[in-house]
Amino acid sequence: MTRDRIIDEALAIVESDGVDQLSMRKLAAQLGTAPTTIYWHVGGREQLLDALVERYTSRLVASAVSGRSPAERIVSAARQFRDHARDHPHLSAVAHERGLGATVALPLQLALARELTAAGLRGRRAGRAMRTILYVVGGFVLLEPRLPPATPARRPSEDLWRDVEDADIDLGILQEMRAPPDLGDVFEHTLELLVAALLRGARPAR
Amino acid sequence: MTRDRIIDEALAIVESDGVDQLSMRKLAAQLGTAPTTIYWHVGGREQLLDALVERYTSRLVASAVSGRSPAERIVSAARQFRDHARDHPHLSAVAHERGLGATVALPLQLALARELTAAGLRGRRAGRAMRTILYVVGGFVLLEPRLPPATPARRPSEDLWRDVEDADIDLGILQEMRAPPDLGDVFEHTLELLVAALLRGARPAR
DNA sequence: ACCTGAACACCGTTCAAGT
DNA sequence: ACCTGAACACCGTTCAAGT
Repeated sequence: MTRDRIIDEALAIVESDGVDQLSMRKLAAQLGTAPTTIYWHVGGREQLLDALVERYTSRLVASAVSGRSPAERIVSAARQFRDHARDHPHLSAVAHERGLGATVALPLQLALARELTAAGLRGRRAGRAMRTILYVVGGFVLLEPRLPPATPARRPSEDLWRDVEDADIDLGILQEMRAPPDLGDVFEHTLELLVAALLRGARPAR
Repeated sequence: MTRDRIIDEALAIVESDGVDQLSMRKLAAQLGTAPTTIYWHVGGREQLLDALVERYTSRLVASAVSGRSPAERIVSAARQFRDHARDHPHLSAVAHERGLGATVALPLQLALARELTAAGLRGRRAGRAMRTILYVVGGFVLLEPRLPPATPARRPSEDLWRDVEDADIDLGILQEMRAPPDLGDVFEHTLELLVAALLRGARPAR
């Protein structure tokens, strides 16, 4: 038995079935060994989860940013956070829980920072833009897997809104809230609006 | 023993110590009864959590929106989501996990919808604005308790950024990312920007 | 150095038995 | 109708004992 084998096996379980399905005893059984062996090689459950995230992080690479205009490239960099979280929802969740979210996200953050710089933002304004985009995107990425259809709600928002009668609320809002959301559309729309506002007046560095 | 006493006690535990600290056996001991009594009165753990959220929701009331301009009032309505989540982080988390987030949030959502309508937004545009604000705020509210200082990260973002050397990244971004974030400031700044963009050209209803 | 079984202190849940 | 204890099938973790 080796530390590597244990971590690989655990990583596979978490990636496919989520962290709830990972137990020291089940993992040991699956590896054909005693639970205590895991303790010797990697330590307790928390250390195992940390090791998982570390291995996963080391495999990560930011893919290339696309788009011609600065705004397009910034949105493209931001989209990578979402794409990544959608591809590895369970591991993203574990990384966050273990306080390692920043470690996982760093390569993507650097790519975004470069695009903001290339767009001509400087100083305090650039810093603010970075934080703003980061938190909007980070929040969206946390929100998405908790929304239907990823997680079916027992009291879906649409149903609750169907019972709403309020003359002070516009019909367009009622219609929107009574239909299932198009998350991709909201993501793109929000980012475009935000990036446009953040870039207003900035001149791309040559 | 009554159903009400059980739920109240469980609610108190979750509210103060979080859902991880709620166990059927500990709760029973605290109530001076056998675990099985809880099963008779409210059912298993999941049903107990649902009952918790239901009771909590029934106590909720949206407080009044403040501000003179439409934009100020919209931001004020949005801010209530954050204030509420900060006041009851554990219960918000449980509501989300149990797919009851929409139920809890509905009163606040209605207040926001009314302000958007009062600001003069109509139809498809009003619907989109609603979703946009809702998801930005909802995401922020999920993100905030996972960020330092609420949850101390083992590899804080600030530390990771201290080691970054990259001529293609503006110094303002590096400085911002190396300092602890002012979450309240980011929240306000993001919302003001977003609401301004969403309201552009809209005329308040009479 | 590496692996084991036994044991401890917990869980949630079921069910037959009591009153 | 309401409550109980015993039992089942799980957990994570420790530790003395083996090789």
